[in-house]
Amino acid sequence: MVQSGSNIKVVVVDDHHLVISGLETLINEYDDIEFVGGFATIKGVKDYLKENEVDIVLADINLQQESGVDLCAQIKKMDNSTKVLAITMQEDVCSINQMLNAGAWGYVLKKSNVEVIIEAIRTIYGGEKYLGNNVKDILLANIYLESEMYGANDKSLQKALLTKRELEILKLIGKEYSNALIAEKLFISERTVETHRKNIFIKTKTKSLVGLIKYAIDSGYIESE
Amino acid sequence: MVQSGSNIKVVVVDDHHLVISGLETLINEYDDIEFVGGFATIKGVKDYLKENEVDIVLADINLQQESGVDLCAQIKKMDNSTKVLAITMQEDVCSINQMLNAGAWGYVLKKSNVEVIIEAIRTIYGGEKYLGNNVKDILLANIYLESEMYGANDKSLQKALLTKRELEILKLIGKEYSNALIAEKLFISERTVETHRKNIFIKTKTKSLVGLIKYAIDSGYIESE
DNA sequence: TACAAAATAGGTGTTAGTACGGATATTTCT
DNA sequence: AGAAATATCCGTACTAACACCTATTTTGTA
Repeated sequence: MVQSGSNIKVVVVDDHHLVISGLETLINEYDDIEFVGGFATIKGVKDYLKENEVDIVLADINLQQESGVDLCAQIKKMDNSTKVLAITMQEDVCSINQMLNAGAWGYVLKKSNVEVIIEAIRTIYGGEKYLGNNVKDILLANIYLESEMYGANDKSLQKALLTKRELEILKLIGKEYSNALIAEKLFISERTVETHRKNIFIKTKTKSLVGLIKYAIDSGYIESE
Repeated sequence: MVQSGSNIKVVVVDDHHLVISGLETLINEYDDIEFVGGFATIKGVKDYLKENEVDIVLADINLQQESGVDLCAQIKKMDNSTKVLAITMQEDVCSINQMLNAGAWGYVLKKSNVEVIIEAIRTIYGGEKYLGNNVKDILLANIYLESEMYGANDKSLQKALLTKRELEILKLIGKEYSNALIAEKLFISERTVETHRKNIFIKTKTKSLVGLIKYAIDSGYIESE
């Protein structure tokens, strides 16, 4: 039943043991896919990838302290053929874009059926990108897909919503810094902070601090504790 | 291998199919425990409970729109012997207290090992309460356990952190209402809103709006979109 | 009933952030 | 080189929120 070399080798990265265990048993029910490891940290999976051949990395966006987006980018750098399939609870456009921009080959939601995940693994292994139906809906609903995301036209999603500086400031806002403190810390005028802040509000289409924080947490820009 | 009547019947309530499927396969590996159903909504599981005998309900706190706390309370009302084991990602004292106050018999974190969950199921089935080690730590770290939570002395955890009114206001804050709007909506003076707001800050030990929002999202008081 | 907790409300002054409406360097891309 | 995006800075008036303070009414329950 378990072929030696021809099946798809999958590792899972998630900070919840339960999800790892669950995916292990679920995945191993399919003859062509093999669960070869589960990890809770980026370091863990990276060390494993250095020594072993893996086809697909099933990765959660929200790891404990770390970000699946980073993981994705780092795996891409390692220049083996390993592909990342993002699998998360996040349903917002931003998270999806972040992951896809970081080089993920697919994106499915945790509330999807197992079959969707299996289909995604097989599709990606075959060299095609994969978005779960609900994920496609989310993207379409937000008019983010200008032409088509398939066809490897990565450009369409390239532009980050926030600039580096804005992100920096958003993170400090998320750490409960006041404008004055941010200005002090970044050696810029409070006026500048205000301008950035204003632009962040405009770009994120939020209009209150509360909305912004919720948005930022959803998007993985800041940690909710 | 599958005994007919003597094993522990378990249903799972979680808005992620993946978690349900995972738990199903994991649970069924143990001879004395039997997975008999998975649901994503309170209604779903309640309907099932009306017609079937279930020993343990494994319930997530954060269901899609609904709250596991409500589920817990409602199941308790149904006055059968079904017991709820809360299983969530939430690590904060508040969530734990809320669930225990609502009548949950145990609380384990999703990042626990499967063995912990199995142990919890068996313990609760045996009529004892169960808290995972990490959960105990969290409670202890926050000095909430005055005497002992075991021994069914529910009183020690009775007092909710926030009053009904405070919660109401916190939720409105989370909906981006200003103090003035909250006052208008609740037909009270803006002063009163300010007072409540101040008390919320004190009780939650937060000191900025950002901190409060992060706390509230973590605690499940408000939805992060 | 008496006491505690919760909800209500006001005054007054200070501080942080917002809404304008600009201006000018410096990168970055084409 | 030139256009576009990014980052920087300022003033002024206005508003929301916070920090003190105190105090009454309602509600629940021992």
